[in-house]
Formats: sequence, C-alpha cells, structure tokens
Amino acid sequence: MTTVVKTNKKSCSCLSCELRELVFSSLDDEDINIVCEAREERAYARGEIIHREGDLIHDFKYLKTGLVKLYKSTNEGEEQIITITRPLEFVSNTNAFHEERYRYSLSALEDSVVCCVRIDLIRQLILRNGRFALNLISLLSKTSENIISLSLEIRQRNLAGRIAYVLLYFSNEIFKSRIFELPVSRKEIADLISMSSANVIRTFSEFRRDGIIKANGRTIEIADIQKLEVISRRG
Amino acid sequence: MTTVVKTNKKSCSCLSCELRELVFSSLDDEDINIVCEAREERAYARGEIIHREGDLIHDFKYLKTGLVKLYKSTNEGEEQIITITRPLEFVSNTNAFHEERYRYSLSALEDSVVCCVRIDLIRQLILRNGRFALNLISLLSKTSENIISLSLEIRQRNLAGRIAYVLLYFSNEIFKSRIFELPVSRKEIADLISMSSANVIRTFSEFRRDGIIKANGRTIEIADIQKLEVISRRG
DNA sequence: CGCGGCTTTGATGTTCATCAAGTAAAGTGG
DNA sequence: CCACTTTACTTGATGAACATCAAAGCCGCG
Repeated sequence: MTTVVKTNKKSCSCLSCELRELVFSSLDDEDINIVCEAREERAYARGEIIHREGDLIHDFKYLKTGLVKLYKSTNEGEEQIITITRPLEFVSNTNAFHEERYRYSLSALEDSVVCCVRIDLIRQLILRNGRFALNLISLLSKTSENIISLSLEIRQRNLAGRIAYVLLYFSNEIFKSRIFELPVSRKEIADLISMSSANVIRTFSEFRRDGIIKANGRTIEIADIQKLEVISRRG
Repeated sequence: MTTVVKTNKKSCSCLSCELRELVFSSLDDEDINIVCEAREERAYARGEIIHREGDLIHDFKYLKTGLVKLYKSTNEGEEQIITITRPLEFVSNTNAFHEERYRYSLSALEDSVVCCVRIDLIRQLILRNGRFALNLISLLSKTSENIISLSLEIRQRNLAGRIAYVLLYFSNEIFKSRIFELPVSRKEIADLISMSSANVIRTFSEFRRDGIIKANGRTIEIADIQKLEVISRRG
C-alpha cells in the first residue's frame, strides 16, 4: 500500500535535497521551508497506481525515485502508454495548470517515491517568484517536448524499428547500461508502440535469433548495438 | 513575400487587441505599451514558411489570424505533420523556454498574421509579473496538451477512423461548419495521420461512394455526420 | 498446487504500402 | 495567353506488413 513518509519538520530535508537544484533552485531558504512543511512524500510499490485519469488534481507531483508510466485507457479497455520516465520529469503535471482533473493515469513500474506539494502553493510561488516561474516553464516545456518527440520517433518507424528504438531508449535513457531488467511486459511495449503483443514478442525472438539481443524473460542484453541502431534508423 | 506591418506607436493597438485578453490579460496598460512598442507583426502568404526547424528562436510568436501547420522533416525527406491550428495556439513556442532553436517548422496554410515579441521581453515579464507567468503556463500547457491528445487519438485508429477523425476535426474545431475548403492536400493529410497518400485518397473515394461526404477537389461537405462519427469511434 | 495471466510460435486473413499508369489541375516561362 | 512542365489526384493490381486466432508452455501468486 501507499506509504506516507512523515517529514521531519525540525531539519527540513528539502534544503539539502538533491532535487532542489532542479525544481526549486530559485527559491530562497524561507520559501523552501514553506514548501518543505507543506509537502508530502508518498511511496508507491511497483504496480501501484499513483493517480487515475479523471481524478481531481490536488497536488503538484514530481518523481523523486523510481520509474513510472503515463497512460490513457481507450474505449476498448486497452491502454495507450504515453511515456515511461525516470525522475525528474513532471509527467503528470503538464495539465495541472489549465485543468481540474488528470487526463492520464500514472502508475509505478518500480517502487517509487513521489513528492507532492499542494498545487495552490505552487501557484502562489509562481505569483511571487518570477525566477521560479521561469524555471518551471522551462521544466514543463521540456516534459511535454519529450512526450511529443517520443511519439514522432515512434510513429515514423515500422515494427522492428520501433522495437529497436525502444530498446535503445531503455538502454541509453533509462538504465544507461547494455544489460537491464525490462520494467515492462511485452504487452506494455506493445501498448507503447501501438502494435500487437504477439508481434512484439515475435520481433524479440527474431532479434534473439539474429544475435542482436540476448533475452531471458525480462532480462535484456544488447549484444549488437550497431545492428540495433541500423534497424532503428532505417525502420 | 513576408510583409512587416509597422506598428503605429502613437495609439497602441494592443490596448484594444481582441487577443490581449487571452495572452496578455494580466499586464497593466504600462506593460502592454512596452510589449506593443517591441512587437512586430508579420504577414505570411499561404504556403510561406514562418520558421524552420534549427532556426534560432528570437521571438515569442503567436498567431493572430490564419491557419498554420507545425511539422518535422524526417530523415527520408518526408514531412511529419504535428498539428494544424488556428489562433491562439502558440504552436511554435513550447520549446522557446528551454531551447535555443526551433525543433519543428511552421508554415502558413492560409494567409496568416503572426505577432512577434522578443523572447527576452517575455522572460522579463514573467520575472516581474506572476499573474502573467501563471497565465502563460496555462496557455503553453494547453497547447502541448492539444498536440499530445491529437497524437493519441490518431494512433488508436485505423485508416478509415483516422480520416473520419480528421474530417470531424476540421469541421468541428477549425471551420465550425459542415462545408469547408480543405486547407491541405491529400498528401498532407497522409503526413498528419501517418498513412500513404494513395490510401487517403482511396478512403475519400469510398466515403464519397457511401454518401458520407461530398468531395469536389478540396471542397468537402459532410453529408452523413452520424456515419462519420461511428467510423471515427470504432475505427 | 491450481488458476489466470503472460509468453511463445504457427497459421491465416486483413489492412495497408507500393507500384504503375492515367487524368486533372496548377504553376511557369516564352 | 498559350504551350509546357510539374504537381496533385485517382484507381487498380500486387505484395508486404501486421493483426488476429489458436494452442501450448511457463511463471507467479494466492
């Protein structure tokens, strides 16, 4: 279950939080303390839903640790995965400033910790701290841009190209390693690249046969990165 | 060619600009005058390129009148159309705050007027006017959200569903009429929905045969909107 | 230890891209 | 303004890419 981690108010941990630099770099110590007292850290186990589309937006949320997927449920009960991302991308917050409710659901692919600050407080900070506002605009833009860019990259490729791209994405962006534990099922990869899970699996098998990857369940090793890059480029 | 419309500095037209409410509603008259003197209106003829991907971003741009397409050139010399939009969507500006150069190209589908304000000035306004900042965040979020939403809607449909969706999009969002002049070629629709132009044309022909639309060149009339909506939903 | 969901593979059919060839429309230069 | 060129549109035929269906094995979880 979700665990609420109590913040120790005596020594505000935000002051030295490694993430302060990225999100709250423009706040002075006084404002940081206000945020710190208002914030709430929530821990989610792998598989837990952080919020559902349609839920009211109360908080500005950012991922401190873990890995999450942002997705939308289609009419047919399928999931469309929009992005899979590490800290510090505010995946769920792009619409927090112009809508009342979440448009997309967010769930934890690994055990994750989310830091939550009431959205009203963030609004107040924007109102009185221009540097914070500018910083935030930049971060939100980057988040949206990443989502848009991913969708453009995916849609210009065929099945094999999409899988190659996704494998390189996990390897380069998410895990920074050629060997990694896939955080998603084959079905979820299918939901990310808009292909059928059967064909995703088939392509994995082909890549394995061709010596491009070594796959054992969710453990993936990229064996021939050049070949994979070629497939990703011309696919 | 591009025409620069000189601004009459004696009586700032921004004060009464119908768009002021949407973009600059939080600026007092003094700030509006500063923007007004710094801004530059540019008129683009149908077909003209407003900016190219890779160009340096000097200005914050917003569309006053007309219709534009945002697109990206792929490695194979093809165009991927990201969105087609009317005022007041800041299609080109989502990355103005975190990058130096445009990621995507923008061109005019109809004669268009773009209002340009140096991005530095916008930054200054954000710094000293929190309400303006909050407003801008909301607008930028909405713009990005529209792009993301369009891509999700498109990618969950098959060929016929995509075409039905696009026709309804033009009819409902862009022209607000059942009869309209398509602002794009069949090829451009193909580039928007990631299908081949031959199949886009074929589907138009089928819709015509089935009495769903009346199409004469670029003039389109939606004859059976119910059927089109059914195709869009289950396609 | 049994059940349900994920994975795997093969077979089959549908959807869509590609190729080709012809027509219409829209620029372009003399 | 007309001949010419190019670009857009249209349709049919073919094959490739992908979805779907089905059956069997596997794995994790209660």
